[in-house]
Amino acid sequence: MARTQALLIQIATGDPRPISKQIVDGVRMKIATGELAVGAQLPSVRGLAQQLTINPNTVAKAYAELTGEGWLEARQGLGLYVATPRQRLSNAERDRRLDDAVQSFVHEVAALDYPPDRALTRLERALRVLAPKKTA
Amino acid sequence: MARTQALLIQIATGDPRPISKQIVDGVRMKIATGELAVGAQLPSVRGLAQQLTINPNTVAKAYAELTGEGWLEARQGLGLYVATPRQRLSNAERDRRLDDAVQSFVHEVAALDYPPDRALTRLERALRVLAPKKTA
DNA sequence: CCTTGTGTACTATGAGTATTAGTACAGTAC
DNA sequence: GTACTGTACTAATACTCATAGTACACAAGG
Repeated sequence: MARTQALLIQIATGDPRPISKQIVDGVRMKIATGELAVGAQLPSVRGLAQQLTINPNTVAKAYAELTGEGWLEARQGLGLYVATPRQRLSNAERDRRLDDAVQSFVHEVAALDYPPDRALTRLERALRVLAPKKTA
Repeated sequence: MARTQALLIQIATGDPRPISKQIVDGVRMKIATGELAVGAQLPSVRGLAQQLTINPNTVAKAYAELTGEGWLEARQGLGLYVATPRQRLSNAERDRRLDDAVQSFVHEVAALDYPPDRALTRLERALRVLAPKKTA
């Protein structure tokens, strides 16, 4: 009966990412993997802030970003819900941003002098969590 | 006879990365791909700064990082040279940092709602530039 | 109507980082 | 000496991130 489905994100103080980005990434991953179903309600801004002992503004900022990207939908006075999927970006923009991510990853592999084939294998394994859409 | 081999890096003002990191990434990639051979001399701190119209301190910071990571070697009063390869990090640390990079990439693929198999293909292609060590 | 809980929108402040600017010093080569 | 190298400081500016506090509009339940 828990409206907001028990709990959600974990924030790591050692994580170099900003807190708001950790929330954005965390929620987005839970949606992408199906852990958060379409229509599910999210913890309230103030509730999640209290739970993580961070500032409500930080949560609001993360939620605003997710809403802007189309992952969440706000119902005024009620709360935030996982939105129905839709095309969010142009194909050109998606390709450009993926290319940035690819470059960034290659840079890191080069920096670590890591064997490229092993890096690819590990990445392939990690990407599998994004697949289960087709199992439904 | 150009001691510092014509030229090097390009800085993009639109790039979200700090300038110093752009230099670090750029030089490291040129070493990893073999474009900069072991023993090659790099542009001087002041020279590269003038060429890129940035502050010498920024170049020095980037060079210091590359030296600390073992990519470059400084000879006082002479200049900076590409160092002979050596093991720089512990395997545990390398694995940990690669895992961070993998996670970051997966997050971005999820954020873009990009087909994972296509993302993997593009990455595989981009990683090939790191291979040519074995062709020598 | 009133109270509570929701998202949202501001301003202000402190901490940290990136960059620029300027100066200075030690080593090398001619 | 002069002119290059790398390196090491301090100071000031600009920007981001997070916190703090306040306020407003909407929804639900008395």
